[in-house]
Amino acid sequence: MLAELRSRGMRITPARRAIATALLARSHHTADSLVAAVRRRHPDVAPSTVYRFLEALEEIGLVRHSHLGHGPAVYHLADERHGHLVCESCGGVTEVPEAAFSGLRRKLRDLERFELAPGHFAVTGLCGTCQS
Amino acid sequence: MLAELRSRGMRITPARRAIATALLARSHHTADSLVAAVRRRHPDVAPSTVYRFLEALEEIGLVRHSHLGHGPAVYHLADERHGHLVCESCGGVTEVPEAAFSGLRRKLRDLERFELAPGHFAVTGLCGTCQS
DNA sequence: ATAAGTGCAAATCGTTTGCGTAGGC
DNA sequence: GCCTACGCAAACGATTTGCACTTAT
Repeated sequence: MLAELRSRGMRITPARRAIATALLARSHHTADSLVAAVRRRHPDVAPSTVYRFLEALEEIGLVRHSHLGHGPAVYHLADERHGHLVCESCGGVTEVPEAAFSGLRRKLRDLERFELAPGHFAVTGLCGTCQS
Repeated sequence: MLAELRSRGMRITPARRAIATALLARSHHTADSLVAAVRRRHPDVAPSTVYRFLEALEEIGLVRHSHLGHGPAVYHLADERHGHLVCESCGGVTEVPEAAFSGLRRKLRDLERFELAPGHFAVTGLCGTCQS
């Protein structure tokens, strides 16, 4: 991922190295959890640096983010292909393999000319635990 | 809807009457569009009043809201049964009949014990216009 | 008369932006 | 040395909250 940056003329800094490491280490990150992870070793990295780098990574197409319900946005690598089930009650997020959505994808494409986001989408509902 | 309030001992005020009217008149409202609608006739209704009343209506179960992508939340009556297709590029929202999701609903119930929100859910993707 | 509902202003939360400086190339 | 990326602080948009006052019941 850093190589990709360099090849585009972008600079490699300690902050960027640390953010990249954190992104590779865990599949779901909020901006906040990234700041926290980075600050363990580089205590004065600013939130704005994280936001700006994430934005750059999204432009390049290496990272995606989703707004899952109420809280902050969630970031993950663009090549992770899965859907998100977001519980409206507890806010919990479950990952589901992309394949579970192939039927819906076909239907929406036919019905509405709508293309389900490849490798990344969210549906809302109630998780097993909250159905009581 | 006002009758429902009264039966629960909640009070009917001019602001509430106006908010209720606006909710019945259009199927998708942001808090802002509600404030604007209400202010046409009652110019000094405060946003906080709208937010508080919406919260009360959600507790009762008459109204639901969703966070569709980046912008402000969208409110609608709880008995409107449909899904939302949210375009990641332009932010546009398309309504789809609930039936389009019955296959997915079954699959998620079996696979993950996850219950698709009845009458209200959103999936992200790209709308026809933005696919170019 | 009582307490639910209100308007206003300030606070909060997540995120963005402006600006002067540091440091990768 | 140049120019990108940085840290900081202030600005931002959406929403929430505290408080004194109004008003439906």
